[in-house]
Amino acid sequence: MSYSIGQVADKLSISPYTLRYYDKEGLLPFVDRNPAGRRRFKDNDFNFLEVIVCLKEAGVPVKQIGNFIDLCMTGDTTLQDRYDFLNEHEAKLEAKMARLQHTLDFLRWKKWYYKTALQAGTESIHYLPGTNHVDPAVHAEFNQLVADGADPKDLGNLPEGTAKA
Amino acid sequence: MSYSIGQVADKLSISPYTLRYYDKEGLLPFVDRNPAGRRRFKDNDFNFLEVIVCLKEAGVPVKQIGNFIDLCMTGDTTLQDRYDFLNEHEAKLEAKMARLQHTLDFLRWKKWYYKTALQAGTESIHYLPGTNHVDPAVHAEFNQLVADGADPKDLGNLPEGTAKA
DNA sequence: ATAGAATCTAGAGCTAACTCTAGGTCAAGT
DNA sequence: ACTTGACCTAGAGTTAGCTCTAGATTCTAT
Repeated sequence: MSYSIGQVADKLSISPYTLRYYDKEGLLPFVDRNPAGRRRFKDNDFNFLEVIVCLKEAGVPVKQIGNFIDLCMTGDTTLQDRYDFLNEHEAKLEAKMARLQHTLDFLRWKKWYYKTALQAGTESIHYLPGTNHVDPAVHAEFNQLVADGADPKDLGNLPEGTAKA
Repeated sequence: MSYSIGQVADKLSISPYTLRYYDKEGLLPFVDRNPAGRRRFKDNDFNFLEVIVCLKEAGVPVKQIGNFIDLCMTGDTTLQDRYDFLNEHEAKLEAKMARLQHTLDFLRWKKWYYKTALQAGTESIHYLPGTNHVDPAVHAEFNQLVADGADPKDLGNLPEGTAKA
């Protein structure tokens, strides 16, 4: 069974342009061509494509993905290098997810900040008296709610039936 | 207390170039200037900067962050819009983290794939007999290990004392 | 047999987010 | 007073990762 570039593009939800670009950058040395020079993807090629898509999602630059594919094409002498490569990017991805978790926490506290302001009709309930500056105690209050067992995912949600229109 | 652009850049670990760029893009309408035209950041400005950094990390484009800052400068009439904005980006970030978790899962299975190949000295242990094609049963085997309670975070780790040098 | 759709290559064009240069001003220490 | 370093603006340059155009070829369905 073989697939045209368009069929592969559909399956992976990326454009044929992008696939050709990846090929140009050396990410697809494994794809065959038919006698007319058109790309013919094999079933087994999806194993590589899966890896490419994964590394892309992990934020690995295209050039580095190319290096990895090169290692794959070289054979068993590069098994350690390939392992190390994946190991490194696993660690980077774990670090990124930890950062994103902090980001999400922050977003949720700010959501709560606006939920409470919205319910009061004004942001000024969060200000230090007589200023336009946020009272640090407000963030502490939110932290306390979380420490007391509230789910930060829910705290910032507006109750039902609070739509503006 | 006020801070120069350089001091703020140091605190946030970003370059003064980048801060000026953000200013040019309308992200820093709240910063004061001294009589000579130099930026003077106030303590309260860090509340905004914190939000900007958070939204950046969340992957929000600079222009959209500018829109949000505009809402902030407008006053209480935009509280709902600000809430909605944060709500939307919370959802997007949750979706992204879910995708990254899948990516991480995949990376870990591939690490295990290479760990086992490395221990066998050849990737061909994963191939269907007489081919260069990966046996789908190999992935199933990994999934079974996970289903049986193994931690996917550990499965791919090489045992101690397996360094190549 | 043929029309319309897909594909090919080379190379131009685009966008986001910086990053830096040039030419000048300002501030702090000696 | 003078030097050094930080700061200013405007605008050019850079990089990654596409995205598209042009012009030619090939495939597919009637």
